Amino acid sequence: MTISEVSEKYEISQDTLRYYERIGAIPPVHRTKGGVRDYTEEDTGWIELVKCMRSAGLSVEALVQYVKLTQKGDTTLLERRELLNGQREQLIGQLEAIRRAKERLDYKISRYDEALKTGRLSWD
Amino acid sequence: MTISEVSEKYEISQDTLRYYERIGAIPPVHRTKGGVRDYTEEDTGWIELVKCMRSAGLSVEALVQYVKLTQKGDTTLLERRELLNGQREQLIGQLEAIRRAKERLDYKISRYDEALKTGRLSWD
DNA sequence: TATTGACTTGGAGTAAACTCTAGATGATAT
DNA sequence: ATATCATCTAGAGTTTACTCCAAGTCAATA
Repeated sequence: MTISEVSEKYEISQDTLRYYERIGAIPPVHRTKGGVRDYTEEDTGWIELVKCMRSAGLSVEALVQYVKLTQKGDTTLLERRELLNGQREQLIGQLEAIRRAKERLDYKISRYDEALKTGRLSWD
Repeated sequence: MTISEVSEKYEISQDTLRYYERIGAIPPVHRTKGGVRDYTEEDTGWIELVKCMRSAGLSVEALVQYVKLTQKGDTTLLERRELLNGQREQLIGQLEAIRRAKERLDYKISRYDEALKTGRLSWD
């Protein structure tokens, strides 16, 4: 798969795909003899993982660390799990923060609805 | 309330508090004759709102827009509700993204647990 | 074979959200 | 009154995560 195909499929710019590889957020991508990227299924698997994690707000730095550990081999299993666990905790915190904010927005919106419906602003 | 007290109470640096005010993410804070900030309850209410929304990932730009509208008066009620609604939608999307990522982390972690327990790496 | 067009790298540029610095001014304790 | 400490402003610097650019290389096509 060429970089333009991967870019299209995952809706990630070619620049960003190269960037992720350059900094090590994904392992080195397979190349043709000519040096052109030719993404394997494993490569795109990593892309998809990064996309998923980034969309949730994991730092690219955390992904770089994770990739580094996987490259290092089977001696890093525990360390990898700890890393993932840490990120998981963060996500749980983030879920809570978002729930709280949404709760508050819901309330505020309901008050605006009220005010817009009645024409009166019974405000805080 | 002085800026150092507010900073302590809400765990937001003094620099950030001034920054929020400077760019308009909160309305102008009450001052003493000397020009020193003396936060009222209303002021800290805004601080708390910003803290809540920022922790959920709302952009400061969105908060600036909201404050601008509230300053403009009662003619902006509808616009304000639309703004809040848009941010609410974003949060809902973010919740979903995080749930997906957490799901995936949960699975990965369970596999690491397995591998660490059995000593074998039954990998993908 | 010549010419497009896609792809390459290294490095510079950008946007968002702070964070820090310097020099001035305000408040407070001796 | 003076020294010390907090706070002030304007503006520069930092970090993160891209995004863009230039100049060169590879690949398919006329």
